[in-house]
Amino acid sequence: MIGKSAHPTGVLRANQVGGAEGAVPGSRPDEPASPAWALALLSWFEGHRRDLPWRRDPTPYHVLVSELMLQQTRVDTVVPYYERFLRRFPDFAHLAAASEEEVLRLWTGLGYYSRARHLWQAARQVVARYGGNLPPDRGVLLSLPGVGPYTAGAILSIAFNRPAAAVDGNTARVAGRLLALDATTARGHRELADRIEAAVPPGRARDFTQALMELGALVCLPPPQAPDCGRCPLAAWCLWCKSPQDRSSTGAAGARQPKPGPRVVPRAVLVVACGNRVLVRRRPSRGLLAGMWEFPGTDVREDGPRAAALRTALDLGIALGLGIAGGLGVGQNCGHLGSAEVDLQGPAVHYAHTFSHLRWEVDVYWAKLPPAPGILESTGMEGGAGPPTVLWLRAADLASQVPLPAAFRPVAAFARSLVEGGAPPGG
DNA sequence: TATCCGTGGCC
DNA sequence: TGGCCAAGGAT
Repeated sequence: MIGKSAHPTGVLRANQVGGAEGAVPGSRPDEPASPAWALALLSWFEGHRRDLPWRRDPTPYHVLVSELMLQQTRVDTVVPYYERFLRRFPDFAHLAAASEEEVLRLWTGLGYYSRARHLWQAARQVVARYGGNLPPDRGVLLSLPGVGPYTAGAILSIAFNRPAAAVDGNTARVAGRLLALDATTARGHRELADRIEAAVPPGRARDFTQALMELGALVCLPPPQAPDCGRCPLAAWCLWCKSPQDRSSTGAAGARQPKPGPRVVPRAVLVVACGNRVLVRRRPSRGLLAGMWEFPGTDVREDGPRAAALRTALDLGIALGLGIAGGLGVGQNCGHLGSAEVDLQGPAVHYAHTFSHLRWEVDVYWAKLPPAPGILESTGMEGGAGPPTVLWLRAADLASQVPLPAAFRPVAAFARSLVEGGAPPGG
């Protein structure tokens, strides 16, 4: 993205852009003038801004929700999630009154699920401490869970129209090229934020922040694509555009260290069906897919996926209070959980799912339990207080009942076919 | 400072 | 098909 070394002459020339020659008179004599490129950028934005749902009424709540959703996530992906979320939770009060479970469910498929929990907690703080009105205070914003320097700057500028820099990936690339600054270092990042903040045209912070990001998204593209300098409103001032011989230091990708591939984690997953219902459980509240639901399963150790599936079945029998009988164990396919006979089949499905740092190789086993009195009423791995961590749910509406990560979609599809079609495929 | 956290689109 | 990455934040 941004190279490691500074432009050899960039600082001096960039300073001249903001100086007397290229400057525009400020609104007051004692205010530093905005550079000419800042006004050119605003003019361009007026003719090229996309109609995005969170731009129609940029309240603090709308901006907070959209910025949390947009962290490391593409605009096209976010739009339907944002609209659904706003229909269900139109303001801080509605979101604060909801359950964490429902917030997670609306976030299902969007990824980075800690963002959903943070947003929910932030809404509760805003209601509890500020009466449902977010104050335009950087310190307060930074105290909200999930809000860092970028998001705080985005809320201050977009929602409150305050002159604050919001340096994200797009802005760092655009302004980094324009001013020949390397935003990959902490020092360069700080200098970039200072320069951007000083460049905000008076009263135009809202549009200025969005214009920088918009230019990065539509024109000043990252590698491996190339910036379309012919359509860029800042080409006349841009040091990257004017110095083709020196682009390696301000816009091209630097030499990257070869990154090791994701760690492979074999995993045995179990679909346990009874009638038209299947068994799901909640994941731990920390770590990967924290608080989301899953089909029960476990990482495969040295003794293979079938043994792992059988161990999971045993754990489930204990969790459900069914008791264990009949010698269900490693190396066998069947046994008894209480009065219910378990006949473990499979693997019926094999698939892979890659996360950022690990790759699940999933073998899906299955078992159909005959209807037995008491089985479907058994929930709760804790066996007492607290929310249930094991539930029987109708296979047809799994997704509408619990937050099920995308990683388990193939399992859910298999579970439906198992319940609806009788004899399942594979096995 | 480096690593972890999800997903889908892209070539 | 596989590796890369995107409107970052928390630890």
